[in-house]
Amino acid sequence: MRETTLRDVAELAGVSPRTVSNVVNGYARVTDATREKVERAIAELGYRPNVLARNLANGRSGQIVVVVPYLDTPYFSELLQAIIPAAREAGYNVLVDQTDGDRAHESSLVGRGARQLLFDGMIFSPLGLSQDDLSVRDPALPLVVLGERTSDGTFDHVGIDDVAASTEAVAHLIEIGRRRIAAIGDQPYPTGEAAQLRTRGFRAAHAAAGLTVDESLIIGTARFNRIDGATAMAALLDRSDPPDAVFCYSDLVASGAVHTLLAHGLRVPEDVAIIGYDDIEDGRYGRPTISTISPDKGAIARTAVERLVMRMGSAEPLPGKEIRAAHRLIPRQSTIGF
Amino acid sequence: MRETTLRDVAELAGVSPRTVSNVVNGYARVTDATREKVERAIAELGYRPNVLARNLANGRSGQIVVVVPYLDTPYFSELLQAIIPAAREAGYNVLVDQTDGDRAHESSLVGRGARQLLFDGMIFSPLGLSQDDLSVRDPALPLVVLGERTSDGTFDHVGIDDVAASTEAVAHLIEIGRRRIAAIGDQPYPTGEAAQLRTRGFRAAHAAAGLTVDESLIIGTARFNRIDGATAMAALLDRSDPPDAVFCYSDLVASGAVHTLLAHGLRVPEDVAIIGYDDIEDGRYGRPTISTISPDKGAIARTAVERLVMRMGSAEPLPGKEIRAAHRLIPRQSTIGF
DNA sequence: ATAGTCCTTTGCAGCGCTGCAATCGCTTCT
DNA sequence: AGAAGCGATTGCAGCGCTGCAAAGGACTAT
Repeated sequence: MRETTLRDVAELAGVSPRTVSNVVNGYARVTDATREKVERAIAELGYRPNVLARNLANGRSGQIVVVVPYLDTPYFSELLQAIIPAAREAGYNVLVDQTDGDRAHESSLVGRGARQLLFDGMIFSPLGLSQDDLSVRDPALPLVVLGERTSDGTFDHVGIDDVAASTEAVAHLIEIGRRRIAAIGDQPYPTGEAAQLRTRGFRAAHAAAGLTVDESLIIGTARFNRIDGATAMAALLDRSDPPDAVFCYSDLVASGAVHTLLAHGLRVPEDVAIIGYDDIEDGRYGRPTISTISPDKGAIARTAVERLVMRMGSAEPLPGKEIRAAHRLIPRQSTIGF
Repeated sequence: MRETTLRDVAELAGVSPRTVSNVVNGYARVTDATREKVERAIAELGYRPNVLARNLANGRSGQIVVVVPYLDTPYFSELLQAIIPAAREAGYNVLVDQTDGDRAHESSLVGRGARQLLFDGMIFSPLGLSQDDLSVRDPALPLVVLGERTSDGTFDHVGIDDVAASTEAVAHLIEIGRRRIAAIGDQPYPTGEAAQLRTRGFRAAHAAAGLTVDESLIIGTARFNRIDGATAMAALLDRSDPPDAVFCYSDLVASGAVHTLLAHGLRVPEDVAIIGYDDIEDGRYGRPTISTISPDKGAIARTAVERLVMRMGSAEPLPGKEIRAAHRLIPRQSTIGF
């Protein structure tokens, strides 16, 4: 049995298909009488527009895609959770893609011709892609990038001020009296820009307090996972002069670090204070609860969607814009105790 | 500037558009010479098929939608993480929707005419929808349901054997010598079927061990969150005769319960043993690590996609099938200590 | 040489909708 | 009364592709 179409409705209502279309799309200049007739017919037939056909006709898909490296990373799933309703409100469906941080996969998504009309725009949280990679992209694809890359002028970028946030995090550790502060999560290579900004904040806070950085306390990790945090912390504890505080580049890393500390019989924060980054829900319920930098995820999501909608709606490519969302330091048990 | 179309390629290659289409779709009976000509033209023009048009023409969208109640719940994000690659492998894009467990929202998704050709099928993890609600649905929508509902014969259902799994969990608590065992998460109302199956297992394990259930130790919660677990545990501790073990209906609940216990200065598992459900990544890294029932998420995802693809590919509606994925008990620190 | 067979290629029509511009009917103005 | 104006409605064409069935061409069998 065929689905009911615009034409069926038109026949039943005794008007032209075009008028039905007008009613469905809320076109203003339709008399109430006509509108009512059509609406009755729609109700009677249970008509629902075929989105595919509509999209083909008007050249838009009504979908945006959100691309994240990992879906099961709480930070990204929380962000996605905020993006979906914002997009829906703007009349867009959300496709989701995860890249595992794979450079080739990420490249193919933003590359020339990638678009295929499946989506009208993209919110992209790159991981494997360096700043340079990002610049080689389909200029016709409306793009909003999240995270730490900076805009090259052809797309919008929404993120928090990572250097400032990291500086605050480390300043907080200094403020509570810690002097041997480690950092877990550095990534001193092209795709590690996110990490490098945090390292920069780490140094800035030291400098501001007149402290010198012990370079050997800056530990690199391949990713920002619990296991990375746990492993790095174990390495730090193996040293003769372990730190009395650690700035972790994500809450997951922090959680892993705490795990290792407790397993070694050390107390948090008495022996080692820990601060994380992202403010994921976990950090609020573990024991100890984890001090963190909290980016305003709601604002990031709303802003990203809003900017993307703007870009998609504009005939001319808009100049790229750098947008800073708010963040704040949330001290919890892992630095200030109970 | 217009995108290049099939017709453009056809002109350049000196063949008909239909032949180009045949090449693009890998139709077998195209001579190598022709194929090569066409492929050269495609490469030269950078042609990419317009998915929208293709879908309109053949009546399929090539997309499936995965509907979950909450995206930031680790169980669901981990599941989604497994579903996406499985779907991609089968040639489908994944749309994601979250319902917040809202009954009306869930209803509208499976209701008559919901389909709209935006997606060819749905993998649905209902929460607000009762078994009966589920039966009032668009029969034309290929549907695979995850979780605890049972199939009414018009859709497939993939889940683990919750009663058996719950029985094992509680049996484990009994085995390590606990006798006053509480349950956190019961939901004795129509949409709480998931919870009720676990409660049934709770009772079954008691019966099998010849123990009687203290009904007052079965605590209801509105959701399966950390905060629910924390609150319920606090209520249990307020009693004159607190339990010595708790079966939590999710790992998040377990995590909340552990949080409360530690905050009260109690030891886990010495004073109170805790077992959860879902095997989310968190449970493997907290302190203590949380014993749990681990559903085989990979198998669930693969099976769900496989069944859905089968349903979507069939002209006749297939009879619904009940599919049980494997699960296993994973004892960790929260029951067996260090 | 003609008919029959088989495989490649093609033309037609249409998926269901909307952009565009024209049309229609009515009111208002001169 | 006729022209002009205006808003409601309509028809046409086409978005880019594929299903279908038929046409065309080469080859084999008689």
